[in-house]
Amino acid sequence: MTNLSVSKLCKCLGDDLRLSLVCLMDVQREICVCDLVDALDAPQSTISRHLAQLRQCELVVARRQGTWMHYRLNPELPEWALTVIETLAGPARAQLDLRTPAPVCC
Amino acid sequence: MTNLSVSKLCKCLGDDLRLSLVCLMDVQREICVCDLVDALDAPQSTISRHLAQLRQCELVVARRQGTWMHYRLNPELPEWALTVIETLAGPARAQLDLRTPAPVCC
DNA sequence: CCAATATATCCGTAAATCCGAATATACGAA
DNA sequence: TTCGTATATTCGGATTTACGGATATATTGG
Repeated sequence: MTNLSVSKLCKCLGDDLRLSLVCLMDVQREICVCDLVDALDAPQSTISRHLAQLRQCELVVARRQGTWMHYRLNPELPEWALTVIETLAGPARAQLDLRTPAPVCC
Repeated sequence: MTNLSVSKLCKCLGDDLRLSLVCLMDVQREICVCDLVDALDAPQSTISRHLAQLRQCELVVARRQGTWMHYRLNPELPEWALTVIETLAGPARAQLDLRTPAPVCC
């Protein structure tokens, strides 16, 4: 169980880019940075910076596989956080016009 | 149905004070500004400014009764927004140490 | 060790956000 | 109209946040 606070979770989700990252991790079980960069077409440093923030809030965890980093939602998220993410993912995908990206690497 | 976006809702809830306001409106059906000021013990201008922001995002609506303004959650919130608020209200009240305030005025 | 690739971090700058005192506005009562 | 109360808005300044190019780090393969 992470010590994630409600307002921290919401702050993380209160930015279109971070919300997109979380949505992509919600559909794909696990996704690597290059695919995220590819899907969101933002500078790599921007993606990486937001990922670091999500990591720091313990919303996501990363796993290294060779040169690649695979991100996924923290499996130890409290129940309420998961419910919120599940509830928002659908509407958010529609609003942000997110398509499930074809995995480029891996 | 408001045209509230997911990230806007989250941004609103991503601040302890606004989150507290929303939680208080979630328990009390309707609550007036003086009770909110009293419950959260923050300067009146600060409370009012945050309420204006919640109003602008159409998360809450206000009703004037004499000199008092009564606030409540917008009854036309989309389903997903209501679900999120319901999900978060419990944990948030615990984390923010919110007590149901005794109505001072009205 | 060296080159290439993937990702993370640094840094200066621009923009957004927050704060609370002061002030303005709205309303009811006298 | 004038006063008092409730609430909203304004304003300048402090703090936070976001950006993206440049650079650093990590890892694999040769």
